[in-house]
Amino acid sequence: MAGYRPSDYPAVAVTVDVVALTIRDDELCALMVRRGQAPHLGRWALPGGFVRPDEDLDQAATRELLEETDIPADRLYLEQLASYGAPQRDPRMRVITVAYLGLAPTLPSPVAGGDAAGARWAPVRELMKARLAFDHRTILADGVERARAKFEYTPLATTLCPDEFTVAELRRVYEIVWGVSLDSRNFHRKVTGADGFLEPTGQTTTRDGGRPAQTYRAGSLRLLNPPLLRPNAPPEPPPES
Amino acid sequence: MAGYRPSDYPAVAVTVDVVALTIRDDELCALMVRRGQAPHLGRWALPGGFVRPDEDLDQAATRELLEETDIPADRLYLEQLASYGAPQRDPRMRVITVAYLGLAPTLPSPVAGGDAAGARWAPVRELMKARLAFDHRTILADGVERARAKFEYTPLATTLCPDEFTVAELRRVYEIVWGVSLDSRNFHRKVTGADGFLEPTGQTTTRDGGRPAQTYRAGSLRLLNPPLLRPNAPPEPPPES
DNA sequence: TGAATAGTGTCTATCAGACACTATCGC
DNA sequence: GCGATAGTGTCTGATAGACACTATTCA
Repeated sequence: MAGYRPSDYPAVAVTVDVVALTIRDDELCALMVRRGQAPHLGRWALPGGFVRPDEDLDQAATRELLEETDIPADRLYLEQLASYGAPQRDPRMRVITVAYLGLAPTLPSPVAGGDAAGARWAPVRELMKARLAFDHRTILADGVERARAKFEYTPLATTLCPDEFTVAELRRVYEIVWGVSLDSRNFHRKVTGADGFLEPTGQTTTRDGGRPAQTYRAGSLRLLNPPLLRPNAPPEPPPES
Repeated sequence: MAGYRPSDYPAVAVTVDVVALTIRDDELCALMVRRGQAPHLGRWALPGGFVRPDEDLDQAATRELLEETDIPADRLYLEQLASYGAPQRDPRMRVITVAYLGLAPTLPSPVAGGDAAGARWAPVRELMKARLAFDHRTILADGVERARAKFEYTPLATTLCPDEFTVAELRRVYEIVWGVSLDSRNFHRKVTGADGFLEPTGQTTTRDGGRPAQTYRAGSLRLLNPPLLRPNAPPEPPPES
């Protein structure tokens, strides 16, 4: 390692970008902002920006996300995804971005007015066919795959549910994120049988129609053992490059 | 995103650091270099350095590693681990590092003379009790945990074996990395039964003593399904922050 | 009553782990 | 033969998936 004068190291900028996922209208959606300047003027991009001198990477990701949404911080799950640093990924200069994965429950509140030209929750299915700014399509795909994989062996799916939810609502989250249909009876037995996954509220609801269903909150379990595997899909190479 | 003049973004340096693991003398070892200057003068650190203007992050990690070792590039496995960017992790200036995990077979060749004050393969067990430079103890721990987790559902353990190896040698790799002992008979049935995991060479060897054992090369399988789970250990939250 | 959803019981194929047993080498 | 390691066979308990069946609501 060299010294600490600016001339000793290459000029580079570091940003964070966030793949923020939620479920709206039975679709997996990502938060996107419309670029108000070149390059990629008018294209959709992941929310993000420069890391400030005094903040940690996690703090920067949280800040950038809250600048664009009304998500209450205590219902937001954030984890680092990966870093992207191809030399020409930003034509202006060398920019290395640290990407984050965010998961949040559906909220009635629309996107608040950030400083971007526009922001919206867009269906991932459409985004994957669209032209996004920079390498954000790759980052988005990596984020979605990470979420899919983590749903197998963690209770993270509950972060996409409201505070209190039924087993059917939780199952719907899995079905939408994985793009499969699951046997409701086996799913029920599995999730209610995993100690610490769900914490009963003692209440019931009929909002799904039919017989009243018990409602639950997310429990304290962090790791699902045994896991809840995707049908017809092998596990994935989780975290990597 | 702002413009592209240096004054528009915070001054920051980006480095790569590599957690390079191998097995030597029945111990899991990591490649470490001794720091030849302040800060942390004389402490052991992960091999790493600045990302150059024209190279990708993966290229930078590969280059830094090959500067310190004789590992043939075609027997080296590298994947991105995570990025670390706490504001004060380097007292000289803001440095964000992208960490990589590297796996390589045991080689007779010692460490070649790089530009560091010294380099060696050090047992992970000892390193985890020692004081390392910067936040390298955390990075090392994350790298080791990543390797342990990936051994469950990928055939990556073969990257720590020589080109041709026996089932017993492969099992020894698992036992050392996981720190457990495995039933040799069940292990044998499992790995030889997974299509594409091992490719028989047709040769046998008696180097382990006893009845001659068949030798194998790594097959083309990328994902182990079903996985080979660690005994008494839950799966892990693989890649994250 | 019928339609809809919640939740339980049960059967079967598969698999992990334990471990008896056989095979083939060096000495 | 003896000791060592390679490799196979078999049993048992746990689990995933399929699906019959019962429970409780609303219209």
